[in-house]
Amino acid sequence: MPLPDHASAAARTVIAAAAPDGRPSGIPAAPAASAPDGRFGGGQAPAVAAPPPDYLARLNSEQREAVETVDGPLLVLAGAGTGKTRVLTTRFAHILMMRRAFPNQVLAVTFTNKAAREMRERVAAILGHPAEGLWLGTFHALCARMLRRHAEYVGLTNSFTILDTDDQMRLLKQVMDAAGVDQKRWPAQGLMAIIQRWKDRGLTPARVTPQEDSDYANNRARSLYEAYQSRLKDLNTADFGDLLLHTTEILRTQPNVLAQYHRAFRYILVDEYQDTNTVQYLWLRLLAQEHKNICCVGDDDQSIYSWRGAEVENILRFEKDFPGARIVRLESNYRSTKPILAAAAGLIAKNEGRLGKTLRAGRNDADGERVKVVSLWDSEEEARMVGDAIEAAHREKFRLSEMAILVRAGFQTRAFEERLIVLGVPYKVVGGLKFYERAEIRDAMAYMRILHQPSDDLAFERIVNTPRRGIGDGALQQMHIVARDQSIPLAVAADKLAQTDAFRPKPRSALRELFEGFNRWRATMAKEGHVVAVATMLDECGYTEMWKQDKSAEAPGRLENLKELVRAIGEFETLAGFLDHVALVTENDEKSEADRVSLMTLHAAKGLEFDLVFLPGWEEGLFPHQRALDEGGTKSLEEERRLAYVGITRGRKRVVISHAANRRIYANWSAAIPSRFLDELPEDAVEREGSSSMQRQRMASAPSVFSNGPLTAARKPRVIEAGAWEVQERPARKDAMTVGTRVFHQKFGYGRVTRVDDDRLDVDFEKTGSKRVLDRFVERAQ
DNA sequence: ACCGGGCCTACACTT
DNA sequence: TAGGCCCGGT
Repeated sequence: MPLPDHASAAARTVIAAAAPDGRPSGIPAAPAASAPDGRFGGGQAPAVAAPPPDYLARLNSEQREAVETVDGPLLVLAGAGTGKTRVLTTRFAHILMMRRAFPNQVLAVTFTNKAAREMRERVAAILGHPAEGLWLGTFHALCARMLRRHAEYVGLTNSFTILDTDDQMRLLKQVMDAAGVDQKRWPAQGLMAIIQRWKDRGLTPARVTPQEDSDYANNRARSLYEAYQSRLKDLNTADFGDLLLHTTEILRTQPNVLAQYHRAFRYILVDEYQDTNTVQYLWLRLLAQEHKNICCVGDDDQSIYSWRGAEVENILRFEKDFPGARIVRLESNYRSTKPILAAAAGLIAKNEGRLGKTLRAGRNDADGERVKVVSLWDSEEEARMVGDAIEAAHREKFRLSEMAILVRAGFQTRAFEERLIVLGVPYKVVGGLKFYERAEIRDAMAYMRILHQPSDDLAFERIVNTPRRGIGDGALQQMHIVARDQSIPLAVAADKLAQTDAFRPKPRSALRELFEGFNRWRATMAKEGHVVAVATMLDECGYTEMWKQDKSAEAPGRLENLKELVRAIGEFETLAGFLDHVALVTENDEKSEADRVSLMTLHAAKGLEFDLVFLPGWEEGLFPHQRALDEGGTKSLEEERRLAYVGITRGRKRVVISHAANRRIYANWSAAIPSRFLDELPEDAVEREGSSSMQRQRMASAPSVFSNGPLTAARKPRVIEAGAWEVQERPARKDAMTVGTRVFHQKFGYGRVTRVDDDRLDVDFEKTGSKRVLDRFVERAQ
């Protein structure tokens, strides 16, 4: 389903006019009211005759306006939980029901595969039958599909492969090596970021002006970018950014191709418009400029991808680019209780430069619990609190699958995982370690890529000595030299060298065997299909044997994964289709019915909703993230705040926010100041409390031996000054600390104050160095 | 060719 | 703490 290429005959006929593969051209005529039936209703009575269809009756007036304004540019500003997806899918179905277009004449773009799948299902539900041949997918998937048909315009063939992040980095490092760049001084990651930003803005190397060249590696970023692109072309590959960059470049420079798509797409629908970057925006504008039937749905308050090049300004530009555009605001929230909405609204109100939307509670039963803000001693206690609250809620009424822990950064999930394992609570980490990123899967994929395209040098390099064939750096270098001199793929060079006496006997015969194998497996693929071919290949090349011999604990699991991989291939008609799928799909998209608690980042949570949401780690430096504080001033701080807004608005019934006073970073503990966002929540929407151990500590005046088992207690003295945990009303300070005051902190010991900023102190601790702490957590030392 | 020890850096977010 | 990378020994 995910992929395009073999999607449907209907889709093909639209586009194939000048397709390199020589498929017949043909643009279907616009369906008239008397269009042949069977197309839409499967022979049933024409839906157009029945006013008002019940799918419209279920909408409120704002939503209905957004659905029924079919022609001309339309911008839908949709707050969180206001039925954005419903509007989009209903609109899609409405266009089809009104017979304004065939299914394949609507272009619908989403950011995630999950959103695409959901839209596809819901459109089918309204239509009453599956919609075939849709141009519905992520920007990247749609671009890949388009690029396959016009690849020759950018120097690729239609069998180009899509590189993953790992391969991108390896290739870039090779390019940098060749250019003699010192990668100690100029890390490849930095250059990759620069290149990606250029691609986000639709800049091919030729379009990067010398003034825009970054000072990276003495103004060499641009020329390195050029070399990198040229290597990609040599290898007949495209990286992620290229999918959009190349496609947009073709639309920009090939009027005949653009005209084809103008004829093909009468209506364009865009989801999550606030997250589009410049190149995506250009792509959309080019495709929409003919009919101008473009509908963009977005929420400036949920724009959280500026680091990926997203431009909220695209929303503001919409009216300029499409004069006379209608704007519809969706403001009735049907998802969350009043206190949750109030908390979210109060927080986001601190941002400036918003388009201005207010969320209204759309439900009658929307009264509910206040948002809970819990203060805890350290991150371990925070994990315990969340675990206990999950168990309690489960006993109460909530299903595990209706609970989620949403964190700022990926590594934070670990503490909660460990806790949930102890408690025996089933959970899943969404977007955590990805199946397709595991070593054994990537190895197997590399074998498949070579099977599909022998010129895939990166894949060949990966597996040439896996399993061990006695090929080391020396042999590899010889191959590279031959390949470069004769301008042939690495695998071909290796094949040639294996016919000579260039290598020692062992690697020579191993290589010969490998190439004979590839020939044989290709024949198998032609005769018996790609599933058999891959299974045979993995066995005969010695790869599965390698893991069978491996005595490590993970080996059996890896073999299981390989079986699963072969099974997954079977779901695709061709190996090429599968390879595209893997390149474009992420684990995030996977759905599972099991009753499990979800753990994920706030970014991954966008678009999802849960009855009960935990938002831990609201501490300065973590959330808002330190890098946001360091670099971008108010702009990136506001993005952090939007992220907080996204988090709160995920919850339907209950939201629990927490922060810990001490957190382990790398090896050691450091003090953490509660996030400023906590102070920004409106008081009447929240309920603040310390944990129970906090209460105990407040009363205790001596170290508690029993607080948490002997070891923990010994390591972490748990006594703190009375009142220290009252986050809500700050107790008056007995005696203000001044620079030079010698202080004692329960966790960091003795130190001297070096700076005072209201209630925040910089203290140079004798044992752990300089830290910033709240004055409530230290006491004056004698 | 391959293994293992020591050093360094990193823990943003993702199609 | 942990994973990646460089280097030296076998």
